[in-house]
Amino acid sequence: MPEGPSIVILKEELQSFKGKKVVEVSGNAKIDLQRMQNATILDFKSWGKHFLICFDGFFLRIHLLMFGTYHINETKDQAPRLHLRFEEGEFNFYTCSVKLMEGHVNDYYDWEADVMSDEWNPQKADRLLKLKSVEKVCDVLLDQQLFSGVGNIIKNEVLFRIKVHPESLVGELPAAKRKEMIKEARTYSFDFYYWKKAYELRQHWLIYKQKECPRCKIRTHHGYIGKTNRLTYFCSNCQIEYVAAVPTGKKKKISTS
DNA sequence: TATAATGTTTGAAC
DNA sequence: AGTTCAAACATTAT
Repeated sequence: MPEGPSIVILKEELQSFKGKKVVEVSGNAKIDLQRMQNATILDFKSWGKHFLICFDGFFLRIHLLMFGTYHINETKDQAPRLHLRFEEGEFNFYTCSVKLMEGHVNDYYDWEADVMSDEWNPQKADRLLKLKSVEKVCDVLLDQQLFSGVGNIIKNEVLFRIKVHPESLVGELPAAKRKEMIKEARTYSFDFYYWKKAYELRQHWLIYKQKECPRCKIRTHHGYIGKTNRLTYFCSNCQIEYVAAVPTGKKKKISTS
């Protein structure tokens, strides 16, 4: 059940298998499992919520979706979607999407879009955000092309931190606020990462699943918001809604260009 | 026990 | 033909 930071943790947990040869492969994934037999793992990579196992000339793309799990040097009482065994140790993935991709990861992924990546490019994100002026902030934060790795929890917490109402329109945000959202998407993702590793993620939730606002103590609101229709918590007192000014009834002069 | 949840893809329907 | 949206997938905690 991962957002981007959880996949980075997964990558770290598997580091000891880097350079190791697969001696046994099985699972109910609908791919050609034999491609992995005797193949050596060159590297593990991640792009947002995608976990990538790199071999020579191809790679596996694993997405844990909502309920995916994995076990390292352990098994679960359930048939694995993908089981890889090595001379020493094994790892198993369950309830996930597994795809075998031909070629190299660099030919598929734009690392600059991954909020957890060293190559994350906030200027590029800003440039792309400006093209989404009529979208709501709660939707663009979940756009994996823009903020790869950001999931629903991060979305909720980022918007609370920057005091922006989830239904705000991107085009109505002051430029400084827009940049703050981009900056916080990464900053909060790293906080999420450290807290998750310490098994204390939940206790740091300020708005997500909270009954009252930790700042002003009023009751929070929540609902399924935006075109993404995901559960969103917010404080209507602390989070400003940036929306187009309501028409006054007077006709506005339309500029002719 | 029924429900909802850290997500994405697919294909029907418009 | 392009878009929109419900359904599908699948597991576990509350």
